[in-house]
Amino acid sequence: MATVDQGQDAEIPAPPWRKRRRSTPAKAKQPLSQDLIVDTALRILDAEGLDAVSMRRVAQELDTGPASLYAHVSNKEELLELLLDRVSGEMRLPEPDPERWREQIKEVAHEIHRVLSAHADIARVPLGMIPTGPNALRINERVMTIMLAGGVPPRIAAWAVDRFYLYINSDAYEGSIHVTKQRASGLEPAEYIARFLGQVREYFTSLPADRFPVTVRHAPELMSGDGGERFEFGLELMIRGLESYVEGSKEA
Amino acid sequence: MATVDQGQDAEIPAPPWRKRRRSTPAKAKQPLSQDLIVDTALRILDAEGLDAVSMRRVAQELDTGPASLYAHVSNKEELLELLLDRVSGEMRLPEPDPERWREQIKEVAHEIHRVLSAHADIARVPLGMIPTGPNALRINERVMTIMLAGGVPPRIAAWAVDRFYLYINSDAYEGSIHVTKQRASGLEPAEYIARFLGQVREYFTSLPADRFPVTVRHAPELMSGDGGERFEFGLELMIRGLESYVEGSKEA
DNA sequence: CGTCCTTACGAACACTGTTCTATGAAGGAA
DNA sequence: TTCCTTCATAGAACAGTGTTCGTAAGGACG
Repeated sequence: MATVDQGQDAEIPAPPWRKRRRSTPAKAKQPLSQDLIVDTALRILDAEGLDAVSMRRVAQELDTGPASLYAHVSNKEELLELLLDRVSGEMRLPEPDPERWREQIKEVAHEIHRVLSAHADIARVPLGMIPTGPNALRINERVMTIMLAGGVPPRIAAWAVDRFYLYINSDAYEGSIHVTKQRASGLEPAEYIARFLGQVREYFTSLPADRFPVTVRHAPELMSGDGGERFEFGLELMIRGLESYVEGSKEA
Repeated sequence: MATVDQGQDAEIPAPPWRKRRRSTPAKAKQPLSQDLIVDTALRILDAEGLDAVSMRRVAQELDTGPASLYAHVSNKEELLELLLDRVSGEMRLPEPDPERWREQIKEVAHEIHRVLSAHADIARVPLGMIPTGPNALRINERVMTIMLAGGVPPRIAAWAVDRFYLYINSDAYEGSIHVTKQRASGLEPAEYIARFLGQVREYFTSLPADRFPVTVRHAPELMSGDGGERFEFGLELMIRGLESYVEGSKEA
């Protein structure tokens, strides 16, 4: 069972385009419910990564065949949506404080990034769809509130929320790829990135300087900074841009 | 054969970590070369999307078995890298003009976005790896040059290039998903997005207003703007942020 | 008791990337 | 010319994938 805070997701109607299951599990004793399936999928995800989460693997873990799952989950896609929303329940959000809207947006961004990164390559899921689960809604509401409290005009805020998600998700995804490759390589994390950076550096400096003068000269800068620093930088970039839209700002 | 401008990719050493083929095709008369395979893959991509590009499908198109491809391409991943680089050859880049660095960055961003979007869901490929092909290098060099000409400090520029790519690629990917789903639905593009937006709007306004006051009230803003406008907005956000790092700017 | 409805699930379908193995043809050396 | 090596070509197979079909079982209801 999930032991984490799931937010309060009672009474939120499900998106109308999420196809209804063939029926409701009703009062099944304990065997094979939607929650149980999602729990199992989450366990596999954490232990072996998203690619290991297959219908067959989940079924096997529950001592049954893959066909059995389709009574509780209409799709693999739906299973992944549910899985993402379960994970999203771990994201803790600050109470809006108008004075600190910039910091709070960063806090939320880091929190989303942290939780996604904590669950293998789950970040691949939100990139492939628009999350509509209760927890996505909860986060959306909160971030939007923070921005409005900071004086960001409504339409700007609405679009900005969208752009921030895209950025956070894609960065988390990119990060998860490296983790996956590092795992597959069998090397230590430090050894892996050292070797990786070494190869890229060698490649950059080996380029013909007359055709790629800037790349060759600035190879050190191109390779500087780890994932965290770059994520932070992009965030800062977007927030500075957003500030310029606040009413009464320098630009308008 | 590819009829498009491939940039000049002669003499650029291949990345050392790209495993060498079992041997060089040398002077094979005409049957089954790496170029031919990539050409075929590109044709399938454009006609049916990235999911249709399988080793079997490419082989079948060439009247052979999948095993034959592995003499010219060590991997499916490598095939996709080659495919991406072939497509990237279509991207036309402006000559750097220090006065217009902001506009030029936008131009490049739109160009990358345009070309990626023109080839089905190829945008999924660069998200899953760091492009290292000759064309990626060519673009990197140019964008970096434009930024430096605009007075962006080298390390900031280096990181910014990275962040801009991530943004462009992920937005193009998100867009391609909608195109894929629209294709699969069989509906007209206009009809598809109308129906989609209608469902989301209905969902948002059906939410309990006491728990989601901001989402409910600003539903119109949350849904305003098409993909292009939102892409443009995110770009503007990042560029405004980047401006603030230019030496002699308001902030520093 | 019989009927109905829903969950459970083995088997099968049509795929996927990749490897092993055998075959055949071409090129160089003696 | 003959031999031998080298390498592109593929057929077959392996171990997977998501999903559907048809059937069996079990509880609820009339």
